[in-house]
Amino acid sequence: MITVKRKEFILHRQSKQKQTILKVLKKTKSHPGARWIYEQVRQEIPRISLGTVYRNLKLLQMDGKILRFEMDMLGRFDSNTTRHYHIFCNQCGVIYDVNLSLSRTFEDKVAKETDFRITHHHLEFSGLCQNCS
Amino acid sequence: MITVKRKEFILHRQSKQKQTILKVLKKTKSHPGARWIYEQVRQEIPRISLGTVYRNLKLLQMDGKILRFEMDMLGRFDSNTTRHYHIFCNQCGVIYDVNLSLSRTFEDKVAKETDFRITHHHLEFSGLCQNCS
DNA sequence: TATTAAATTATAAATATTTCAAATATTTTG
DNA sequence: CAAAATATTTGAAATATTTATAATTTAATA
Repeated sequence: MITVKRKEFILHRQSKQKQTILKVLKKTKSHPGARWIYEQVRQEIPRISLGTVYRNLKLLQMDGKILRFEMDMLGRFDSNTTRHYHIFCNQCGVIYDVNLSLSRTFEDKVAKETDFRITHHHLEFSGLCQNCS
Repeated sequence: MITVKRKEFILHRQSKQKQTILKVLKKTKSHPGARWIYEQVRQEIPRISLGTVYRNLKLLQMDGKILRFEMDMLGRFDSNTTRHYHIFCNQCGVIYDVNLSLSRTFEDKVAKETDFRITHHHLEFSGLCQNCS
């Protein structure tokens, strides 16, 4: 009898790099991109590479520790993983959180229309902020 | 007296490249990325450059002739500019349209909460399609 | 604690997308 | 229709992001 050992799941390990990236992201509300995060982390870990930042951001996202979204043609990250959305000012580029969430009814309607088992959704608004309008 | 002629707006011209890009996009419902569009257009205009495809996709988007969104880490385009959303299957990667739209009331609530003059919003769902679940 | 398997790292190469500059094409105007 | 103004093209360089690989580090366990 042959027994095959299977990897059931991938273990995500801790690393100084990953921890620092998450720490940096938790200190800001500016929804920064990878480059900005890289510059910050580099002050603590000067030899870190940009690729490591990208990879860890993806891992953190897979673990549900951060959110990723794209706005103004730039991938952005958010350590706030509570249910919320984003709004972008087309003039000055500021991004704010929107603390409202889609009704369960709406997601159910979409599930029914599409025959999907829905696990996530993202919602983004854009327009002009008060200062710019 | 000095008279200064100002450019009031930027005129977006017609070009064979732009027209062909739009034509190609109108023939598909697959929400393709720039590369795929480039390959298709190249069959008609072999010397077109990828940069031209990207620039024209942006111009078409600015003119409201197409929509752009990102899914599965790839910028995607859609010639269907009627109000609709998208849903993505995490297993097989298929993307479908969602023909429902957010209530006006919800957008008003967001406008009130954020003090924005809202002009656009994007909504994306993800999960498992019927085949994959 | 030492061994070992597997995940993470840095570096570099590959892919995706934007930007720049000189040549070309389109539109407007005289 | 010719000249002037300006948008678009191609090609190349710059930036953003992902992927591949060999060396290193972490976590499990003997």
